[in-house]
This record gives sequence, structure tokens and C-alpha cells, in this order.
Amino acid sequence: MAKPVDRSYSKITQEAASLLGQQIRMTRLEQRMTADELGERVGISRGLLQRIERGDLGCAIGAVFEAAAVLGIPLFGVDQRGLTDRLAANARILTLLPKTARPVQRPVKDDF
Amino acid sequence: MAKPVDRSYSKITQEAASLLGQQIRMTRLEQRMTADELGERVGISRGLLQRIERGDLGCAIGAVFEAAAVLGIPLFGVDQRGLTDRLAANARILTLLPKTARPVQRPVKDDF
DNA sequence: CGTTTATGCGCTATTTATAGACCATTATGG
DNA sequence: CCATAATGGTCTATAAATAGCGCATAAACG
Repeated sequence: MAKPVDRSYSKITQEAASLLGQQIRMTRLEQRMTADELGERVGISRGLLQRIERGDLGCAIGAVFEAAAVLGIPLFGVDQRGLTDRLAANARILTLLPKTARPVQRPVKDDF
Repeated sequence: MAKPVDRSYSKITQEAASLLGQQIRMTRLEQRMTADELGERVGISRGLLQRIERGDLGCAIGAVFEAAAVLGIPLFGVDQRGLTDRLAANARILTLLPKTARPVQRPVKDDF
């Protein structure tokens, strides 16, 4: 026995994961590829692939992304180069941002 | 002792996760939000959030997506409605696709 | 139809992720 | 500069994910 961790997810999160899994299943079927086959190519078990296609939020993001990658599904609407470019662009921006986040100190109104 | 599972990831997968984590960190800093604060809002620990921002591929996809959602980062370039619409559209297409994937049987050329 | 086989699901053993504390470091703002 | 606090890292206990079966079902195809 042990106390289970209760997690809650927003609708956006649930739908985003479902959409990704849905696209993986669609593409796999279109390519007439077996779940066993895809699982083997991705390097995961068939059971995990099933959970991914179902949009299970507990799956490792690496496994999900890799399944999509193997099928040739672009992850963020961009291809390999697009990812690399955006990574570099963001890296520059991050240089300009503060390294730590000091929360805006609201002036304590206790003086009246 | 136990045999560790060796996982290999494609560059696309690694960069996609890194990009997402990068955007989460960027947005968090822009909003002057503490890692503790964001972790609490997302419902995860600060340690996990750090791994997410680093692009760790072992993180649960639900935790990563939820962090992005809390910050208002659109997951696939589309908003809430966009996700719902695409889900419905795909559902129709899936109806037309075969339910199981019979791999193309290549005619065995053993007759010569 | 009948045969083949892909899929869905439940099970257990094992690996891994996660929470939560702690400490050292470093950035921030006064 | 100094004080404050955010971050990065490590460590431990616990929860959860994953692999790898086996079995029932249903779909595809001849």
C-alpha cells in the first residue's frame, strides 16, 4: 500500500496528447505498419505504443516524440532544420533575459 | 543490480523536447515567475520542472504539456479550439482507415 | 466462411520517475 | 558591496512506468 499521487490535467494537455497519439495511429495505419513493427523500430514495447496512441499522459515524452519521428510526423509543424533554427534563436533571446526570476515585489500595503 | 534499459533517441526527438523546455523557461522568466511558483501551479515538483526545462526525454508528456499550458504556450501552433477541431477531423478519417494494419505481403521469391 | 493475425487487455517483475528534503552557488536588487 | 532569494545539484523513499509475457477478440483476406 502507498498513497497514490493525484494528478489533474487541463483540457488542452489532454487533447494535445490525444491528437499526437491519434496522428501516430493514423500514420501507422496508412503505412500499413503493425504495432509490433513500429514498437520495434521505435525501441519500445507494443503495450507502450498502445498507450501512446491512446494519448496516455504518463508516457515518457521521449517515447512519444520518437514514435512520431520514426513515422516522419513533424513535431511542431517544422522539420529538422526548423527545430535547430528555433533552438538557436531562442538561445540568443535567453541570453538577454534575466537568469533568475525575481517575482515582482508588490508593495505591502500595511501602512494604514 | 539490474540491466539498465538502453534508449536511443533521434536528433529530432531531442531537439523537439529541448525546444519545448526552452520555451517554457523563456516564458516563465518573461513572466518573472519562480520555478517553485510554476511547479506549484502545474502540480509538480521544482526538480521535475528543471528536468522539463532541460529537455529531459524521460519526463511524462502530461507534465511537460501541462507546464506549457499553464504558461499559455500553444502546443501545436493552435489554440484550444484548434486542437478540438483537429481531433474531430482525424476521428472521421480514422473511421475510413482499416482497423488493423496488415503488412503488405511481399510475394516470396523462392521459386527459382 | 475459415484461417490468419493484429489488436486489446490484464498480469507480474523490474526499472525508472518523482517528491521532498538538503546544501552550495549565483544572480538579483537595494 | 551585502543581503536575499532563486537556482542547480545530490540523495532517499516511494510511486509509477515499462517490458514481456499470455489470452481473448475481432478484423482482414483468400
